[in-house]
Amino acid sequence: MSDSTPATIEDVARIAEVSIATVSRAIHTPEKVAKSTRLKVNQAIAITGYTTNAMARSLRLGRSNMILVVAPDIGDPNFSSILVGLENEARSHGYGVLIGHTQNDAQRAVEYLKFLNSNQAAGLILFTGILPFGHETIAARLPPSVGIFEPVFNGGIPYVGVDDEEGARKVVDLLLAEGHRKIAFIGDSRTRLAYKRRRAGYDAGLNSAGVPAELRLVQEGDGTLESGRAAVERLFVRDTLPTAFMCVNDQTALGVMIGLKARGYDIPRDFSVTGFDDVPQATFMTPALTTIRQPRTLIGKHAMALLLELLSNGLPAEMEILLRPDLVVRNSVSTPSPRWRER
Amino acid sequence: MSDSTPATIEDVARIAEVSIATVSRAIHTPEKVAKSTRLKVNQAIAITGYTTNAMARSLRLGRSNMILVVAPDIGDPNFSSILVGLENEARSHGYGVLIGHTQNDAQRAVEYLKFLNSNQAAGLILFTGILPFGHETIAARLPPSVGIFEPVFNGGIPYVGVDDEEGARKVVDLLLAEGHRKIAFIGDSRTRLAYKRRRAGYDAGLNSAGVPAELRLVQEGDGTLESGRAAVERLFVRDTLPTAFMCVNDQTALGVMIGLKARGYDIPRDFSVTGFDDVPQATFMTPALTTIRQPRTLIGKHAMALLLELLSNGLPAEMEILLRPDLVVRNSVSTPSPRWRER
DNA sequence: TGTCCCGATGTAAACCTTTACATAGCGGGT
DNA sequence: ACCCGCTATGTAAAGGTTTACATCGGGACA
Repeated sequence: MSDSTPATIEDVARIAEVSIATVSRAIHTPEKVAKSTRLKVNQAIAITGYTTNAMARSLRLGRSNMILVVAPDIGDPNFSSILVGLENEARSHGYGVLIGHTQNDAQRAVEYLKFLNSNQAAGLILFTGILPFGHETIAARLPPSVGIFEPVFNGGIPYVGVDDEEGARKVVDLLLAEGHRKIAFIGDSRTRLAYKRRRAGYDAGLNSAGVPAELRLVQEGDGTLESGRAAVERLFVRDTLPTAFMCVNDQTALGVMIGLKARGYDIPRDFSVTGFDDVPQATFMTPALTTIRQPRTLIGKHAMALLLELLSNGLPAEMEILLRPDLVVRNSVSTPSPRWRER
Repeated sequence: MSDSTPATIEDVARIAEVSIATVSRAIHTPEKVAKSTRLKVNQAIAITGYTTNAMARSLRLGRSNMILVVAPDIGDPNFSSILVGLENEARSHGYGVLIGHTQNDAQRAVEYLKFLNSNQAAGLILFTGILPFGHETIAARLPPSVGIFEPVFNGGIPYVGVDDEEGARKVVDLLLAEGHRKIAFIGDSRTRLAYKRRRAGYDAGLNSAGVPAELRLVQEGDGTLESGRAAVERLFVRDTLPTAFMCVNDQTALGVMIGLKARGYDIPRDFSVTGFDDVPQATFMTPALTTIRQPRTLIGKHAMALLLELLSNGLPAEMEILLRPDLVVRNSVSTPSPRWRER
């Protein structure tokens, strides 16, 4: 019973007095074995405590039950909630989740590639448009893959993302409803897909509210706290002040708030500020940041579901799944200060 | 070269004009094969792009190159930084990291047990003293394991933790240096090892400063924000106020700050508050929290190193590795308010 | 020159499954 | 009575590796 070596299918077969083929069938295709035999086998399994050896199985089948999840940085708090969704979905289908992070280092990426080539993972989940494996020739050998947040490899693989445009739209609409007209957009890099989409939501919202183009102040940066602060400085220098700062992400928003506070202003009395992403710290900022919450766990769940489907069907249900994000209203937005009314 | 099916050891052998045994040896025990042969094999490997099939290897060797990391909650931001350390160390030794989270659900734990029994993981990393697998009989079959933060299974397996007592000592010493004498300790459960150790540091510090026992106010709770707030209320009701609140963790500290602010007090002017752990939000609290930083990545690195050693040697270097945490001074501590001087 | 030993290599078994194919038994249709 | 077809089961190969054991060749030593 509690041998030193684990029970094999042969032990089960001997006890159940059948062949190993029958045991295998009783486990994986029960409908193909007579009910009485099935019973004997199940008893034998219970007695021996048999678990099928995953290595042997994977070897025979030519594919493992592991999914490799590669992110630029596992330490990122945004990552972990997505991971929860990924893991739950995988587990409930008998798959395990293997993690890796590239830290934008090509060398590490190659190591993961070896992992894949040695058949250790049946599928791959890739984060944020990174193309971790240098040569495209290598990429051709990639197992079924799904991207998260952004398409990877020229859209050659399906991905699960967020409807950033709709999220941005919700933010602008909130600001407009509060009475703002002169709303600045503080972005990161114009090349990033998220930037484009969020910017599109911003433009669409202002268009449909009839806000003229000359009231739209757009600043770019690199998405860091520092770049948010810098954007504030630039706007003050040019003396073209908005009443609200709509930021491309929460980091930037924090930078903007710090920059504004440094100049002695109160938020939201003097200026309204919004973020995007709802990072864990957003609640703890002063004031608590109004932002867009990413449905992170759901993203993970969908991405994994898509991948598993890819693994069985061979074809993805869709090339793009966009989830709808929610507006989280906290305390960083109010009506425009009368102080700027005359401008 | 870029076949549809990956190259096997046989392909390499054919090209190098040697037997597959020689190829295997050239890879794993190069000193046992003649230099000229080694060269031919290496060339053949380069030509074919061969990677050894991990499944076949694990099957033959009877052990995989995966480490299973089980935590109660992967979504926990504290977890992710540790994961970074774990992953880096594992990867650099050719191991992969498989993750799982139990969510304190026994059913899920059993699923992970299956992973272990089916040989998919050679080792196990366990978080926070959870004993995820119900029956101890099953536990007996566990692969080499290492605990994180607290010993597991009656200390039967080695673990990597933090010298909580020293951390707590650093906090008390800071408070004492600022002039505090009446320092409350807001703990969680008396049964938790972390509580005991942190409490020990608190007592030791006050002892060596000659603070009498009657000035020591100790409250217990469950470590949540709410329990911090409740502790404040209790102290106010009894009207036995300290000048500083030393909390067992950051959550509790936040609760204490909220409770204090709700009564109209200013921190750190009226009361000093300290935490423990340095969660990501600690910087963003108002005021930013003075606390003890856990060397998280380092913990992960050490734990994995210990496990890998266990896997090769069979014996752990030590049963307990305690890392030294650092004091992070922010803005939640100052000298005691003169307001309470007369008490 | 014969013997021994040692280093380098090859042969084949074993690791545990899954599954194509073969076999056996049996009921039913003609 | 014969055959067909169907169901339940068994046999054996294959999947890619590692490694104990066998083999072979050559150098050293007597």
